Amino acid sequence: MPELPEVEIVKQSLDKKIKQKKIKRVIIKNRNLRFKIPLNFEAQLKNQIITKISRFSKYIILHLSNGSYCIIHLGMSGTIHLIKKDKKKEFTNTSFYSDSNLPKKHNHVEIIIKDLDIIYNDPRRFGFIILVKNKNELDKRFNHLGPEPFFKEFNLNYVLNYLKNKKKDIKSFLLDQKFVSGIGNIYASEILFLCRINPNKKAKRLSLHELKKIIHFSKVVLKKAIIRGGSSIRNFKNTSGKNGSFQKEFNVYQRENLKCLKYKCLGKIKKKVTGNRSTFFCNICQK
DNA sequence: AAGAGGCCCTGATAGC
DNA sequence: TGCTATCAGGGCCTCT
Repeated sequence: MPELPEVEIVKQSLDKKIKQKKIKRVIIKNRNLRFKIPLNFEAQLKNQIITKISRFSKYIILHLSNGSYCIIHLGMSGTIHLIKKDKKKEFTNTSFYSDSNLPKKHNHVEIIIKDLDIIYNDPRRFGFIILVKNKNELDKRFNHLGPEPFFKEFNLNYVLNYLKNKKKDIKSFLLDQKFVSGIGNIYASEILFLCRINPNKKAKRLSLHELKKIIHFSKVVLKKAIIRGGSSIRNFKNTSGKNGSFQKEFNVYQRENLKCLKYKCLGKIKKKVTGNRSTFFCNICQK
């Protein structure tokens, strides 16, 4: 599910609700995620204080009082739910995929703090929760990832050098976390639409002006999505203010055969599938 | 090294 | 209604 903006919203919500709280108990209901949760996981979390919650790319990081870190990735279908123990009432902004009720199936991990249960749910199990001992190991875990669009390192010089001589199309690179981290399949299409660049265009053939636009609109789209509370593209049933609203502002994603929204453009949005992933674009105004 | 493709999984929806 | 096929917001791994 989540790309950088959705993960950021979850992180902000956790920051408000669980910072400086002590972990009383951890219950694992299903150890099978992308990486199997080790048997000593519960003991290593118990009695730790969550001193800080941060995010890098699509990863949420819980900083623990003994200097270790708990890294959470939501994969395609992971959600985090905060349940008030007595009333079993769920807080907002922690769920994009599911409705406001705690799912009955696939609750893998429960982290119990004083007045809350933090529940990790992941039907498809593409996500994971891992512990790393220290900052060094944390950095190592993220070593292969490129800068976020917001970082200074994501500049013209970097982009130009990275993409010169590359044979793949630009959309593949926006999805390539080694090049830039945090962008996923929705925002890649949306960014390229605003750039007026055809997703099939070879990366090395982009002009300096086009590279500048990619840098610019990557920031613009992700920032706006964060302000809108992310995108909630499934389970619209519970719209009690808990879902993000950026999906209402999609220009191309899931708009196949609909009219291009660029002023005076007569194009229709096309969908192209490569490697099992859909790309949406206007084949008239995106050159 | 870079690129293409497969695979990990369940659930919602579309089509018959 | 009940089957089957397709698709889904990600990333890791292998092969060429």
